Amino acid sequence: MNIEKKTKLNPIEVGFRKNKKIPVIPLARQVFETCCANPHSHPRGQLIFAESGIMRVFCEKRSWLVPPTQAVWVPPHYEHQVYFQNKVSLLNIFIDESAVSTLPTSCIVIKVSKLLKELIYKAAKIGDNYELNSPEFRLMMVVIDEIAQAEKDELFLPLGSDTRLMKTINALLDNPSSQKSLNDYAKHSGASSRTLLRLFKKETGLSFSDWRKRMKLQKAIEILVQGKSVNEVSCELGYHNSSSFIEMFRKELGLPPVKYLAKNCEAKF
Amino acid sequence: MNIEKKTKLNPIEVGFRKNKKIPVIPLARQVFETCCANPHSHPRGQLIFAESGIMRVFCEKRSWLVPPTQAVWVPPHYEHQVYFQNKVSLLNIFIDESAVSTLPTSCIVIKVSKLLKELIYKAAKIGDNYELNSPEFRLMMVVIDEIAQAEKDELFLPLGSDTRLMKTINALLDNPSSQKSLNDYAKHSGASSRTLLRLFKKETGLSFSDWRKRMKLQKAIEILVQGKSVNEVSCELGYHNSSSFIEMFRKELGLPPVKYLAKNCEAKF
DNA sequence: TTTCTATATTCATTGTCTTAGTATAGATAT
DNA sequence: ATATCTATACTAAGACAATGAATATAGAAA
Repeated sequence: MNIEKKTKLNPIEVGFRKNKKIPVIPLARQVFETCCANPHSHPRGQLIFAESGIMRVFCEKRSWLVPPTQAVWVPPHYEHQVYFQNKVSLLNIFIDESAVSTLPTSCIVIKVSKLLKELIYKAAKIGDNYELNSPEFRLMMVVIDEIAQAEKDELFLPLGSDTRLMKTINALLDNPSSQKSLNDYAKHSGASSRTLLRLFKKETGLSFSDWRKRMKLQKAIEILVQGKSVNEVSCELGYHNSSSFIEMFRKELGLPPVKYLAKNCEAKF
Repeated sequence: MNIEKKTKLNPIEVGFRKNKKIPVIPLARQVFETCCANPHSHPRGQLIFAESGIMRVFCEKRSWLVPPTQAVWVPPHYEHQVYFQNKVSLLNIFIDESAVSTLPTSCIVIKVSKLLKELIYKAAKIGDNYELNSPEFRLMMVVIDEIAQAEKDELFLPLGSDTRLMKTINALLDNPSSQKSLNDYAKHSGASSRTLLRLFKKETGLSFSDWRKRMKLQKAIEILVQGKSVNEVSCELGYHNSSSFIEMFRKELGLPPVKYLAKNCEAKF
């Protein structure tokens, strides 16, 4: 991914152009090729949800890789930037400042439950053409409620259902330090490496190495919280030196391991 | 299937016993074996939804075979009776008279959309333990809205009450692939073929062959949802090849099997 | 009218090959 | 514990072909 290769998108102005007093404005958009919406902010908060494809969202000096199992909440006025990889089917929910009191005040990644997904679909179908206190209005309120209740989890590991994929996923979970390549797992699972690759993308929304990376990050934090050293963690995850591990960690989570822990996890004692 | 073999269920009284002023009371129940809730009525309206398994609902001198893609709306005070075949996972939504103004005033079968299904699941999880104007309350209001907006299911399977008719209907249900003619069923049921024909028309509103067609369509969807192939379904319904089955299916429902499923039913798993 | 036999067409899945792009080991420095 | 650099092994993803499932169609038969 190369952030420098920006392509300017048509600015999204629906949320501002219309002077409607409705609190929630859903907006569906198709992105057809790798591109990047330049940094911008607006007075409405925004839930960014890619129902298919994958995106990277930048906000508050952090970035997240976001598959269709997750969405990003960007509070009102927060500057954000979104990078789309290839084709992405995008569903945005713009929420007026007056209606965000129950929502988080910083940028977070949430899990998208089946219910929330269906609600977003319906909201997108309705669009901004509804009256106050109509059934559509009530649905929009529930969309807000569901976002507010959604679980926060930036490292959520989506699983799959295909047997070959699950065989691989289980092998990876059982042995996080393994250096096996996609090819090795392919042989073990009974699918070609190309197929396994496709299965990862299709069912988890993440590529093979993105998935493995997330798994390692989860594991890393799990072990670090127990008080083990960065070196130990590197080993347990199968890295040959801590530099490599640290590099990976920082690239993904914005901060190197120890600093990240200090900031995000309860101080040890 | 034998309706006579009734077993009395513990009466469902949640809707009446509690004196809560909440408009919507969801209730999940597991039925573990073939049994029958005796005829009864209550001041709340009731949406009856079997998320898995099959049930027969009797109301207003009509009856329907209801699979998990459908639900039945019973308005307040309407006497109804439900027969459960084997294990059924039941989700009921009781709605107070004060909140049914947008809902149908007679007993109908509706399609359960993905959204409605997820809403019902969440409602069942919430139960009757919520406050007015809470997020949970708002969700319940949307449940009502969604029931009100739900499509009537043109595919519902009407049953009858005449013994000879029901003998035939049960034989058909038990053996969907049978090629038997109306005459064969007539002999078996003890009515002349002419009488049986009239009974079908009078009690189900459908001709013999229309009824059988509809039964096959319902069965088809039921099996397809389980993940079986179009070919398997064709066989199970007694067609000698999938083309014939597909042709019939598309002629009736506008779309070929797989496309219809994708559009109208939950993705498998 | 419906279903069957037969044939044709579309579509989704998978595997092979290829390319550009990416992650990590290993060395080195702070 | 962390950062940076380079060489190398690996991955991501497009193009293509092969397969088999799903679908369409048209004439014959029940």
